[in-house]
Amino acid sequence: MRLDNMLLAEGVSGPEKGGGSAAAAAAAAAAGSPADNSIEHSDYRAKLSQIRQIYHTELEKYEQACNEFTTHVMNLLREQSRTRPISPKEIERMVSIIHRKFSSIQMQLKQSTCEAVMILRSRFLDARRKRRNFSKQATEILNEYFYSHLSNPYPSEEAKEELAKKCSITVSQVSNWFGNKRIRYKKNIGKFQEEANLYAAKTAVTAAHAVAAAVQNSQTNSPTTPNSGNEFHMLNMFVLDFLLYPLQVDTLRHVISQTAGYNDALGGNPMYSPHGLNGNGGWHDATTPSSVISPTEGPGSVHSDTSN
DNA sequence: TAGCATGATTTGCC
DNA sequence: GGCAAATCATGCTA
Repeated sequence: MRLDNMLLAEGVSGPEKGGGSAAAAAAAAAAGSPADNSIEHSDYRAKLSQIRQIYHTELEKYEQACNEFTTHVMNLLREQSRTRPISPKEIERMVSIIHRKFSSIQMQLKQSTCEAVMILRSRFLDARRKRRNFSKQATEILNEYFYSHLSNPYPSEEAKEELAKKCSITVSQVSNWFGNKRIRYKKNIGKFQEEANLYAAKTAVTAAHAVAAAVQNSQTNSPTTPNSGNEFHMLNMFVLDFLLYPLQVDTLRHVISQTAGYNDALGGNPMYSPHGLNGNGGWHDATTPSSVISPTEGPGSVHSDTSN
């Protein structure tokens, strides 16, 4: 009975309604992939309908064989009735024995069909099997956030949601990504240095553009300022400095807000230094939310998680 | 096709 | 419950 229910639920037995699309949709929903699984979805449906077809063909064969065998036995009994008396009860008993035998065979068929469906389902639901790399754009967004928050790369829930929305992925995927990134970055800082420089430069250019725009804006709005032209030139040079000597955005923000130079305590690569890591290889304090880190802690602590 | 990259899962810790 | 670390499984590329 349970097997029957399951086959019915999976759309294998019972009336055909699109080859078990409801089951496929349920499986897709359980897999946590909202809309990106049309291929897997149709694949699942195709395989399920294949199973369904085999099941029905076999079932038909068994029923046919059962009927043929019953007729055969009945004929034999009829033949025998010429030599000895055979009661209707005896015939009935024989028929029920045959039916019992065939129903146990049918049960085996149902069982193996259920197994096939379970295997198909588990394959379909196994997220690892259908891992897809994130889009280039998504990876860039995540990397930009990571490298611009390198001193404390622990996005808040809000930031995760924001990133998830921007990247068209789930919040848990964002968490996974940051978890993996932190570990892999820490394990091989050297390897990621180039990438870090790249994103630092990129962010610096963006910041520089913003500063330049702001400066230009303020200049246009205050034409009476006597030295404004000279100031504008000075600030533009400042902006140019950023472009030629890109630092990570944490440092940039620090420099912009405090108008002070960045003194890299580790004295490593002039372009970029992993100052977010502490002596134990951790990020200051991994369990401390970024919002509670003191702004006076150092250049790496100037940012806040919600700054993006 | 091997080797690396990467997203997901598991395990143990706090 | 969030995290680090290890590991798995799949995708990608030379």
